Amino acid sequence: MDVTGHTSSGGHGDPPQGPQKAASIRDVAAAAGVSYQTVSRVINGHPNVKEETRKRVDAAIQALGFRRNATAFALASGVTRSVTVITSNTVLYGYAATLQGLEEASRAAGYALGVRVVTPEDDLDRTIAAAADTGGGVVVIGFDAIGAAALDRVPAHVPCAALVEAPRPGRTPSRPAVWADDREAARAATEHLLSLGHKTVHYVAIPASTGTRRLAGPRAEGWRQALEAAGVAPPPTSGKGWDAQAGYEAGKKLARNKDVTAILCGNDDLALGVLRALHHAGRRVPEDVSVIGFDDAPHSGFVTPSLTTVRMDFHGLGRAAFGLLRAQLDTDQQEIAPVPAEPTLVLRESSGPRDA
Amino acid sequence: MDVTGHTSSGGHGDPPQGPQKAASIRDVAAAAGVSYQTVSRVINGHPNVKEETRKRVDAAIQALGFRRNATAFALASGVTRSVTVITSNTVLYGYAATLQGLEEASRAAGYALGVRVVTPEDDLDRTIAAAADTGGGVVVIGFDAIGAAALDRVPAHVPCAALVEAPRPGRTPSRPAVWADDREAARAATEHLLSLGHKTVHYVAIPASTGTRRLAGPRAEGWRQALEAAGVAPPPTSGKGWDAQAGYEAGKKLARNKDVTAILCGNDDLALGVLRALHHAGRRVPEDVSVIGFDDAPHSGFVTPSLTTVRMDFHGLGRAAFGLLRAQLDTDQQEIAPVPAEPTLVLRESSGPRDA
DNA sequence: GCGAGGATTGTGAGCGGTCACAACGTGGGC
DNA sequence: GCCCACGTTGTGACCGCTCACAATCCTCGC
Repeated sequence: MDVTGHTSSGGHGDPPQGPQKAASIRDVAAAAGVSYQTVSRVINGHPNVKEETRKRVDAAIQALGFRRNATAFALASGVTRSVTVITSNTVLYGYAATLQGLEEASRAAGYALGVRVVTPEDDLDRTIAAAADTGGGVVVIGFDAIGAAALDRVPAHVPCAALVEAPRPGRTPSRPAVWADDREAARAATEHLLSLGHKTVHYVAIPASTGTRRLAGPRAEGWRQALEAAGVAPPPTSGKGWDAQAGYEAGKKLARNKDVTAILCGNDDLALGVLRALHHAGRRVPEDVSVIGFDDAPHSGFVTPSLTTVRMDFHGLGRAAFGLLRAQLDTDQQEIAPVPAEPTLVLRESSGPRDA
Repeated sequence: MDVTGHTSSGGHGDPPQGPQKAASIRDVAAAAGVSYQTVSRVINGHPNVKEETRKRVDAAIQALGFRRNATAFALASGVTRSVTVITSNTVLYGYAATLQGLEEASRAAGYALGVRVVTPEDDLDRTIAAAADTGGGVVVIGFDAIGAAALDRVPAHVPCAALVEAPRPGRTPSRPAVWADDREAARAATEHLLSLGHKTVHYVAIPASTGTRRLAGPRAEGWRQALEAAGVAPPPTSGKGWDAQAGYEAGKKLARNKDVTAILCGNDDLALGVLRALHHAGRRVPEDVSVIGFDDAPHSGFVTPSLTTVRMDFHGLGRAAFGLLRAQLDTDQQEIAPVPAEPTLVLRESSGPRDA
């Protein structure tokens, strides 16, 4: 197959007329026979402008195709209507969906949205500074360790809101933040499995945002609590990654253990990997083993067996985070940030009673 | 399950010291006992500054925590080092992966990345204007009709590069653009199925970027060409959407037709839906029907049956598109844009010989 | 020992807007 | 008929930085 990527520089040489420098308010003012300040008043909808003058200016604006220079506006007014999202990932479903919510909310509010990915190799402070240099606000997606670390380093004077895995234990978040009750959701999912007759539930973990605390995040915590409440000693967790491959590795080991009849996974990708490993090992789902995922990725209802999972309102979380940021930027316009929907357990084929 | 979303306004009242207006070059100049112009020279690495002076200025910069105001720099210099991506979607795998490539490339080059989603409801011109107002360049993801329409409306004076489904038939692209040879890839995939003994291949389409031309994009075209080359009359196509649900609908109908033994899908999500429909209809894959997807989404190798698909280098496409834009913005720095990898057919379990 | 020329530094102007204030009319109230 | 308030418009300064140019300092060669 000889199928190569292509590029085309396209177009012809420069068209005869030059780059045509954009018109400024002074150009408009000259064309309309008024002062630049009057033009400024018109484009800002200032009330005290004579109707006839306004019309003349508007006509000149149309004629010259004037658009207010956003950079100059920002410099002179100090207002920047922009948000930069700092995140370690943009493709994983949870992140992508959150980003989408943020984008929608910011677009609706007339804010420009920037995205800046942080990697472990990057200098966190440089990255944050670059984001803050735009002059607008910053939203940090702190679902993982990198994001959480970034959040901690945002200078106090930078307007900032965060999405976190869970509020830091013990202390109130240093920044306005939104989160979903992952712990409770994990507990509910685990209880559901126990109620189906499973003696225990194994957990395949996503990397936690806090390296320290029990080496686990709220999802693991909820799982553990549900087991303990049922008088079951939590078995060791597995999983080291976010993707299906990591789930597959973990699943391979779990598949060998005949005591494993129920597996909760930190996200749907992991669950898919686990499903695959169980399949390879000849263990049927849900007859032999039940599997529950987390997040409800768009395709999770279409794989076979379809995946029982916890639906998360990442979208709403993103919108809420934007609202929190906007409240800082736009102190007067106190719009209430929408409250995200609660996580819900979506029952599908991958879970069922023990010994069905 | 009472699991609600939470927000926290966090933090305490304003700390005693005021917002601490950021230091300007004049502040630094005063602290270092030089003129503001000298500070400007230092931060821009101008050669003709005495070593001792430079040190003094650097020290003042450190002491005051000075960071050059990006807005003022942009206004005064006219240089903006920023890209805004215009796209109709950020979550679907192809888009998300492209976006990721764009982000990486722009970050590596020190450009800020903005994202702006266009919807059918939006006024295209307003959206484009908003993107162009940032002063930087624009990259349009023209994989679909909305994106393609947006591309057509980008004013000539705005630096712009595009990702397209395929170059517009007949005319050279009006803008520098990158694309993959989807047509050839679809042809190869179709030929593969025919070589496995299938009498014909059915196609479940993604929405095309051009409403007009034969109502199909390059993927459909390649499929059709392969069939025609083999002397087979292309059966009617189906599919109206991008997601698994659309694939499921299309698959339900195809499943009823016993002549259907091979199905090519416009993307992996559709393929997943088709797989699901076949499963519900009791038709085995690949024994009864072969299915091939497109894009190679991360999870496609982990579903059961794992999906034969065409791997696309969206990542490389994104990087290449950025390179094309940068060449316009940074006329001197003529770095060669990386060439994306060619699409490759990835053979997995969902395809096999007829009557296996 | 002095002038040329390069290195180093400072000054003025301007990017394209905004803000604060002054300068015009006008009309109404006395 | 006069004064003041108000509606309307214009002027100056400034946001924080860059550019172009002028001014100063040094060093070298003759």
